[in-house]
Order: sequence, then C-alpha cells, then structure tokens
Amino acid sequence: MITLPRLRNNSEEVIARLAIRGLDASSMVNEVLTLDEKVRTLKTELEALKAESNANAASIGRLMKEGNVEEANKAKEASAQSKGIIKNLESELTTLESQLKEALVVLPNTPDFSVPTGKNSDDNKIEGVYGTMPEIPENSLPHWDLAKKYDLIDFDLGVKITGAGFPVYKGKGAIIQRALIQFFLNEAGKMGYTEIQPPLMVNSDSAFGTGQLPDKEGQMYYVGEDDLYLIPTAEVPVTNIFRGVLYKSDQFPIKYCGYTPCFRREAGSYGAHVRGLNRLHQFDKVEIVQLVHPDKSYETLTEMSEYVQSLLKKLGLHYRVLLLCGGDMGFTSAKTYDMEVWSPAQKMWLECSSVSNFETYQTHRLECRFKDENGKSQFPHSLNGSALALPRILASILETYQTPEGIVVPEVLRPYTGFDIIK
RNA sequence: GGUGAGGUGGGUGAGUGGCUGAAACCACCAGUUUGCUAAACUGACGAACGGGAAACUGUUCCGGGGGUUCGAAUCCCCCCCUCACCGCCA
Repeated sequence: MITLPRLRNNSEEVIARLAIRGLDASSMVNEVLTLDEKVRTLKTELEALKAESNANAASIGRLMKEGNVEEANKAKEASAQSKGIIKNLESELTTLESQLKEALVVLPNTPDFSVPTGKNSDDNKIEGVYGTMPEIPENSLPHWDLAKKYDLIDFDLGVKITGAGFPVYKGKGAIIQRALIQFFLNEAGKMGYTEIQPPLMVNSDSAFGTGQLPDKEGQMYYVGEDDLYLIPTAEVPVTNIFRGVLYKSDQFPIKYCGYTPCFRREAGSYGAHVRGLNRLHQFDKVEIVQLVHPDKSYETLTEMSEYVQSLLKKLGLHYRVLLLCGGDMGFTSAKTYDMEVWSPAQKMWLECSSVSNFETYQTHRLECRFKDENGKSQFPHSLNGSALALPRILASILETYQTPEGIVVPEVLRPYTGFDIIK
C-alpha cells in the first residue's frame, strides 16, 4: 500500500509515477486525499469530545471517593449526554476509515522513474541477450515430445489423476527435477540465503500482506472449509515471516530462500501457448526473498538479478533480460526484471524468473518496520525473485541439450542426477 | 473431535471496576566506574494515529468483535488462537 503521508506530501509525484503504468490515477488519488481530510477533521473533533468525557469520568471517581454523591450524580448526567454524540461520530468515523482504506488498497505500487512507460509486454525493454543461440538439428523435438520419447513426464496421467496442468514426472524426469531444486537451493545457500520450508497453505492475512488479496483472488486455489489459500509462490509464506515484526537496522539484509510447489488456477488461459510445460497449475520453484534498508534496495535488485543470471549461465542456457514496462509489472512492484529462457524447438522465449523490488509496498501492508539510526520507525524494502521456476527451465534444457544419442545433462547438474545422459 | 488451562509491553510475568499505559524481573539503549572484556551502579525505555513551528499535548490499543457502566485489562456474550491431556492419524 502506498503510505498516506507520501500521498499527502507528494501526490503529484505519485500520479506521475503511476502514469508509467498507463494509469491516470489523479481522480483516485484525489478521492483518497478528500477522504483523508475528512477522517482527520472528524478525528480531531471526536478526540476532543472523548478527552472531555474521560476527564469528567475521572472527576466522578474523585467525587464518589470524597462522598460528594450529589455532585457526582450531576456529572453522571452530563456524561450520559455526550455519550450518544460520541457514539454517532464514532460510527461515522469507522465508515470513513474503511472507505479510505478501500480507496488506498486499489492503488498499485508506484514504478521507479527508471521503469519504461508502457501498456503491455510490447513496451518492455530488452536489457541484454546472453549465452549463444543453441543450434539444434532440423528434426529436433519440442519438449513435450521429448518427455514422451524418454518417458520423463506423463501429462495424460496427470489429467487422469487430477486434471490438465498437473503433470506427472517419472524416472529420470523426476530425478532431474529434484536435481534442479537441490542445485538451486545449494547455490542460494552459498550466497547467504537461509533456507526455509514454509507451509504450502496460507491464511487470508498472509495473502493480503504480500498483495495477492484482493488483487489476485481468482488466481489462487481456495480451501473454503478452512479458509486457506494454496500458495501461488513461496513469496507469500516466506515474505509473511516479516509480518508484524519490528527489526533493527543492523539486522539487514535478511535473506531467505525456499523451495515449494506453487499452485495457480491460471483461470482463462487455454490454447497452444500453454502446451507442455509452458504453463501449469502446479509447478516447482525456488524463490529468493530479501528485506533490506531502503537505501540499499536498488543495489540489491541488481545483485539478485545477477544472481539469477548466474544460474542460467551455469546451466548453459540462452536467455535474455527484460526490464518490464509500467503496464506489464505486477500490482505490487516498483521495478521488475524478467529473465526469459530460449526454447529452441518452440522458437520462443519463456519467462523463467521475475525479480522485483517492492520498496515499502509490501512492508506497509505487512506492518513490518525497523528502527533507524535515529530511533524512528520506518518501513524497510522487500524484494524477491524466482531462482528459478522449474518447468520452463526443464523445457529449455530438454530441447537445448537433445542429441541423436539422447539428452545430455548439463554438467552442473550431474553431481545431483548421478547420470550424464538421458537415453 | 472431546476435556481442561490460557492469551497483558522485545521476553518472563503481576494486575477482579476509577490512584494502571500497566508492578517486578530480564533484554536493549545512554552514562558513571574499571587498563580491555566482564561486573556493579545510575538513568531512559511500548506502539499507532491526530493537533502544534516547537516545547508539548490528545485519542486509541492488555487476542478480535459486541455489551453492561459516568468509568473496563478487570464484569457479561460471541468468535479466533495457543498450550496440555484424551481420541484419530502420516
């Protein structure tokens, strides 16, 4: 959530930044400011009344103690009168405050000024293309055919057991999944990330804290009986570790990583572009999360983006880095880099990581603060990134490393797989 | 699912209607002393929101919501959560 003091003091800047998303927020911002003004006026009025009534109640106590019952009873009558007025003002205030919150919560995060203006993915900026375009033979197969040929993934079986988008990994297919997870976790560990195994279901407070609610309600699987959501990413449970905590500035940076399955309803996506491993309802991902001092967050964003790229390099995959334009960024992000891996058989780029700086947007919702050097409490900045999402990486590996003899396992994975070729 | 106990400040924990935003202890912070460290002593020490140029000041908060009362951490009702034991169980 955007903080109120910021909206009061820098509303022009907030509007200018939101314009980067292609959003004209001026009327939304004005609504917030109008409501805020009303809330404050009413609050002042109400508090004065309450102060008076509190003082009165205290004096009744004194009079009773002194045995001055007559005076006390007079004061009681006066008190009873103001009670009704206070009650009315209070309910008015509650209404205004919830209106204010509703108006505030629908404002997305403000993009950093370095984010390109734009409406959709066409306006993203290509920051760089790395590795070499793999040359694969004419008769090369897309990953879903390779998965079938070598019996690595059974999509039909997943349909039988659960439904479309829930593949079954088998044999070496399962092992290479496990190898990737372990490789990613070990690499993150080397970089100082503490490994977390979080719950795979979260309550609505957590879903709100990271911004999945109310924005992406329909994208999460919901267990109504217990009022819990299946996590769409480890970001949700891991970032919620910070919820309601007051840190000290010398504790930063806090670095967590975690592997989890992720569950996404992906309502409304059908067709060829969701074929094979391209888009699933359940998939595996290793996530990295950091909580840092506000002065450091953009430095950290670069560091995290470079770390994610180092994984792609070690796997020997061809990839590119995009700086997302305002319109293509997530609701809660201030700046996002996407990494896309090349799928040589499909001849298309597949998003496999998204690294974002949320600035104070999440920490404000999470009520996560820290005491700065002057003892003032401030919101730290939170960041996260996929490092990495498995399915599209696997798709790219299968297609990139296919040979007439079989699929060659990238060298860095061999210690984890125990085999170097899939035949 | 059953029974019982309990949810108070960073932590432990006292507090059954006004003198309690809250004892005491611990931790943290500042200072004094000591050659350093440790120890001892002294002091400060919850948060959010509002008013004020500031000094300062007001309101709210003792799991959440509602009620009783002039006045609630304290009494009543509902809900949530935690713990223990039992039941079931990977």
